[in-house]
Amino acid sequence: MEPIKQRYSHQRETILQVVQSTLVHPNADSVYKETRKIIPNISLGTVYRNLNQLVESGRILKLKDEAMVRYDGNTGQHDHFRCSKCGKWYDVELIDQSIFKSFAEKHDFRIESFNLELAGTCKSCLDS
Amino acid sequence: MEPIKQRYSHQRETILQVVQSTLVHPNADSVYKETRKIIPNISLGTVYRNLNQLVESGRILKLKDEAMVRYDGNTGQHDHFRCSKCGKWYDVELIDQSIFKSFAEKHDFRIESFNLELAGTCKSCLDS
DNA sequence: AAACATAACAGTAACTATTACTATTTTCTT
DNA sequence: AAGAAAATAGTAATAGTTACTGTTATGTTT
Repeated sequence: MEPIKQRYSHQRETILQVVQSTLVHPNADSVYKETRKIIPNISLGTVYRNLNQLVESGRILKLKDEAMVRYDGNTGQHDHFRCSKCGKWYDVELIDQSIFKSFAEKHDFRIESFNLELAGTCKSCLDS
Repeated sequence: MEPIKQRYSHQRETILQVVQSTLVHPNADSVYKETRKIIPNISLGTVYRNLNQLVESGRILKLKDEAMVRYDGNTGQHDHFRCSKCGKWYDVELIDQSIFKSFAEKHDFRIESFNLELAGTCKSCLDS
């Protein structure tokens, strides 16, 4: 079976730009709202489909809120801290991914992804 | 304002028992199905309400699947590995929580919870 | 022990995030 | 320029969860 051909799409590139141009870790709906400022009649289904494709092709990352799925334009190695008071996500550097390698070898698992999420209260919420 | 009084409820205790008596990290719906074997006319809303209360009171833990929320009767320190092939969750000991303490102090955050989830393929799925 | 206040309930409707469907348009190759 | 199929807009459907409503169970106070 051949690899699926991916054609150029103005909508997909716009969505990618929207996700990459912010640090707020938007969810699908706010990507939709933001993209509609550029392509007013874009469909919500198109946004979901393209966000999933962008994740599959490794161009963006998927995070998880309480219930909602969120996206991150930064694909570099980092972890996440979420403030439960203001709801903001912080990118943090906490864990060296290499520790998972020895873990996988020890247990005979193959690790494909990992996700470390801390939650709590951030400095600015603690101060105010 | 007074602390909210929590009354005894047969349903809640049964739900707790169901969650504590398994290692499969059930989701709300399967807790519902299992509890109905004991209380046949229990309502799905009652299951959700009580699962949330049990989480709030620290008696069970909340995990996150791709979309579904899952629950864990084991509140001790451990992390999670999920096999993307068979869907099973494994409890693993990977990270010493004390590393978060120094992180919190350094950044002036207050950490209230953390969640480390690894995903990949487990040994038995790799073998078969 | 009877009366009271309200937490918890069962059953159902509503809501939110996401996916599926369909007819049309766009992209790319020949 | 024509043809194949990837992608689209718009809408309907689905899944997980919460909200609502009238009734029942629990615990407290007379």
